[in-house]
Amino acid sequence: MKLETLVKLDQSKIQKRIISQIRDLINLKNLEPGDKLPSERMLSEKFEVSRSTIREAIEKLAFYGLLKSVPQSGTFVANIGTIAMNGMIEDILRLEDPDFKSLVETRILLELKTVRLAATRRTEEDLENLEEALIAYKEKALNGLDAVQEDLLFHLAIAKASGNSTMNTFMLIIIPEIITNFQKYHVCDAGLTKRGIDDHEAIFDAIKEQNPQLAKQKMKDHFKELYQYCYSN
Amino acid sequence: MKLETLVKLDQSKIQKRIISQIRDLINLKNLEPGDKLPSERMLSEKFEVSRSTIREAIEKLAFYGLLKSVPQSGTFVANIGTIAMNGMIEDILRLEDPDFKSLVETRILLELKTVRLAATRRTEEDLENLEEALIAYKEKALNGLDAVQEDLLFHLAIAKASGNSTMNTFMLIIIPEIITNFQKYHVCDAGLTKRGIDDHEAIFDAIKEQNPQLAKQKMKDHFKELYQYCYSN
DNA sequence: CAAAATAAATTGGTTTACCAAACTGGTTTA
DNA sequence: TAAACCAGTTTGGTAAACCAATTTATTTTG
Repeated sequence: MKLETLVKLDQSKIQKRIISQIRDLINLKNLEPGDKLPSERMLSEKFEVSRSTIREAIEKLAFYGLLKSVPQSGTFVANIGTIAMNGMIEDILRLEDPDFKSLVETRILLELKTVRLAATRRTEEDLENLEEALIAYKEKALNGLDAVQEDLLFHLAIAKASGNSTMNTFMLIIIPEIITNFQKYHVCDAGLTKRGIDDHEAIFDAIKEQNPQLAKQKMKDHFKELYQYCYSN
Repeated sequence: MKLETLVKLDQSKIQKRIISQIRDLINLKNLEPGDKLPSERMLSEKFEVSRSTIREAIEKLAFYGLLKSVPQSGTFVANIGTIAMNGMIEDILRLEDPDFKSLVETRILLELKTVRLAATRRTEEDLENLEEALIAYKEKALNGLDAVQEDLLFHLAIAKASGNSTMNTFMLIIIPEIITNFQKYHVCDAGLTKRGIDDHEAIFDAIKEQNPQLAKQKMKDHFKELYQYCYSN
């Protein structure tokens, strides 16, 4: 296990090295938005790694919108100037794994917003999905079963009903990490499910009634319960 | 160009098919958290695609925390139950490209939070970085030059100073997309730089004074200016 | 001489082959 | 008997080979 971590660190280090070298190359050659990078083959030769490794680094930078690969044509610098490019690559290289506190903080921020948006924008179809998720949650929780998954899906249904695809995506990214960390720290086992059901129903009702302020308040109460319980353990 | 788009759609469709099939496999075999998936070779044979395609699909699911690949060992189901797994894969398959409105909405939400956090938590080092970014922005803007990059870096410096790694990451994801869309819609050319300088200085001062409420208000004003100007064109 | 046609080279994408680590089962040994 | 060891297999990761589309250079033709 320790070795595996070391291996992954190595991989990560190599990729970071390649990203740094790509950055240096862009600076050295004064490449500007729209300019073409050397081909993957040349880069792999220059940096003495395989094309796969180069491609992975390029894909990462493409994910953050800094590069763009075009088939049979080349990889191009995005419409972002050199200065911003350097700054962002710096940030990407420094990106650390998110800490639990930052995850929770961000989740609360997102959910207090998505629940308001959901209350405002939810369609009838959204409402059906929400109710379905709520019922699934209730059935599990009432029988004393672990309902973490159903809880999670209810919150995701809210994000979907918010009509904001970006926040929906972010929630998808955050939630598994939250789950993992919850389990890692052995917090938040069953025990607050009874209260959880009431919370969820109140949130659902507020969304149904299209009352954003009430929905936000109920969500806030929900988190307060949740994290007070968790942190008190 | 049209062909390229078609090709990419095909790739996307194939990947979605593979992800669906992986989901079906997990359901069929009743794989639970920690269980091992069939090897990439077996999957590539079973689904009649190359290993690369399988790997890409697995990597996507790993990005969302649903799977975890361990070198020389296998790919494992994450600590998320079957129900949540199915729900999340459903969501991932339906994920659309973010629309501009959702990007802006999310950016505002994030920045109003990060600026408050930055005002509360900023270290002296953060303050130096912020000032550096501010000066770079002012120099460019005062000379009538395009200062989009410097503007962007100032906002990223705020995200960094917020001490919330998750929000920092999200800002990194959002900002290039915003830039691209701004340029695509040909909005927000120069013209509000004068006002922009004042806004940035006010935000910086509030962070320096560690006044979260003021910082948030100044950021709000900044966005109001910005998007009024943009949407009025 | 110019323009159209064609062949050669270059590109990112895809498939295949190879590698070292790690797991597996059986054997040996204290 | 059980712990240690060792060969063989399986694994994800990596490098290399191949492909189709594109671009560029050259040739042909009016």
